[in-house]
Amino acid sequence: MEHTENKTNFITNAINHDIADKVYKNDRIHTRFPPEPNGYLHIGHAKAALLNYRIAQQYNGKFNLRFDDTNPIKEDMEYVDSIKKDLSWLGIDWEDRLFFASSYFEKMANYAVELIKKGLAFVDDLTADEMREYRGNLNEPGKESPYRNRSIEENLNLFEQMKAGKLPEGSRVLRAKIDMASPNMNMRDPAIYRILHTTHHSTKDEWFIFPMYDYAHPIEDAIEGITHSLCTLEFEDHRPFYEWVLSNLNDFQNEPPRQIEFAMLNLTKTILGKRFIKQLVDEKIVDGWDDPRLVTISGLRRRGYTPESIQNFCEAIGIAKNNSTVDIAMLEHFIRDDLKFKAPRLMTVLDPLKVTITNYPEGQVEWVELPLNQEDPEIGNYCTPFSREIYVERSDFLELPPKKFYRLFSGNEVRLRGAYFVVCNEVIKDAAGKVIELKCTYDPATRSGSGFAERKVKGTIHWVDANLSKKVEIHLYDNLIDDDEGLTKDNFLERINPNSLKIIEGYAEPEVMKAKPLEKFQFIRNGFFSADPKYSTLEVPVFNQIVSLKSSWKPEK
RNA sequence: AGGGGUAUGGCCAAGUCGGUAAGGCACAAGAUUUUGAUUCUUGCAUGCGUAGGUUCGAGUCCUGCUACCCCUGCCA
Repeated sequence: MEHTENKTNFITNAINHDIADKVYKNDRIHTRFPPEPNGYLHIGHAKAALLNYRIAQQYNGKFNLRFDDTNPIKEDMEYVDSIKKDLSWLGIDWEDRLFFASSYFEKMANYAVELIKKGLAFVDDLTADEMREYRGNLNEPGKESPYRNRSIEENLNLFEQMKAGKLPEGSRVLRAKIDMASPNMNMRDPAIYRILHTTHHSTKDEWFIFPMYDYAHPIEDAIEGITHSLCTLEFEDHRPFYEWVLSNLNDFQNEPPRQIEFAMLNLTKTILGKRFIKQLVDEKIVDGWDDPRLVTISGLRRRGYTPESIQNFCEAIGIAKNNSTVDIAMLEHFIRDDLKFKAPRLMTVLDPLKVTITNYPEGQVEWVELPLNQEDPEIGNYCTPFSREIYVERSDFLELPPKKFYRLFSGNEVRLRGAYFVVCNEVIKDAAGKVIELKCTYDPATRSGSGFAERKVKGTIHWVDANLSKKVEIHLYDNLIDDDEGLTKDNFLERINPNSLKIIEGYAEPEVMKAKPLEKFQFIRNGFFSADPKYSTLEVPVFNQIVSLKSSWKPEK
């Protein structure tokens, strides 16, 4: 994957220091992306996954994909599959290093036994509620559990029973024995194993106990030889426990992984919280995880975003510890930037107004030739039909034009892209006064490509032939939400933009009808569009608007 | 008896040993243009949360404030 010079950030700085200090043998660098298979990936995950992958590449190291599947209640195989698909699509290659935390369950249980034997873990009978009371709060120390000083033998025996499924779900928990008075809540004897009589999507009914994230994660990293374990800021407080686990296990005294935290991505005008996205999907407010309005990877893909645009975006926003919210305009910039050369440029009229060219012979059709993309002549030309009746965009005509309006109005001449100059002579209205048709005349001498230079015209507009164009369905999108200030579980549904999807019918020139699913186009002056793989039919293709074109046209003054 | 973090232009974000504020997005103006797009050119922090201090010199070092984020799941 070709890409730019590597940007520096505080993580690469830290790695450079580790290398200078010879922390890891042969300067080996090994990263991982550890998603929990409990939902679809979104662009925030892309930032994290790409960060880990890029660092491995940059340092000639290795990258693992590891599913952190330690909680069978929330997880599902469907998510494993979608995550793999999305990461591959993003250009991330884990080679043969696909792992599952669940395949380390036996080892993790043995390490728990090691901790028990060292007097560093104990089985607790306290209920969840009692544990919460005993934990104390931010200002007061907690109390030690009455079960904290059980004998090692008793702990071993009880843990064995937990493991064997002989104890009821939730009845006991294995806890690390650290310090109930620690100012860091994560060090107040955190639970490391809970009893769950739930079928796991991959180990099935083999296990009745499941390790907690804080205990499992450092072990997973260490087993795989990870050097730098990158995660988000909220785990900063968990780092002391991460280090506690590794420092107390004999197997991990050499080159233990180092946890480094960075800020997660926030984006303006959209929903990025996993649980919010899931709620939209579950309540069918959106059309599944791949609804084009969502910033899930699958949603962006269906919308028409390219992997390159997402890679470039993630590269551009950088990595830091600062809580920040990136303007969605940044994402839009990178898809425009990527598609401007890649996407053929065709004509589609989204809000048609009929135009009759009164001096053009009735029944005549001529095919005019146009470049598929004038910025890349390599991809060639195509032809489109032109005749006496065409459609233009309703917004390209104004009865009372403001100053500097270069489009159609009575008496004004414009260029029809790829065809002729036309001048508007007459405006036809219906009984209600709505403009329903324009009568224009064309000048045969002005045909595109003829070299005509007698006079110039300020505006060029797009059009389609009225008889030979085809109906297409167009899905226009607007932001899912205005801003997420004060967004909560309860109010967030009513904050969703009711007009985030608008379905209209447009007319497309014949060339557009060749579109294959997910093929991307620029519809001249209307934006970038992608053929929807779900709803397109042979009769009526459906196009998703990826992003509009920028416009500096301001009607006033 | 709280603890852990973060503050550089409208939004992101570089700023190694202290040497006189990169880049991108957005925005504005102009040029080119058969897309009011693209492209090009120009502009956009005497200033780095704030108040002091050290120094010939401070975004970088020291001290004190302030604001915001995270932590009291048998979630991750």
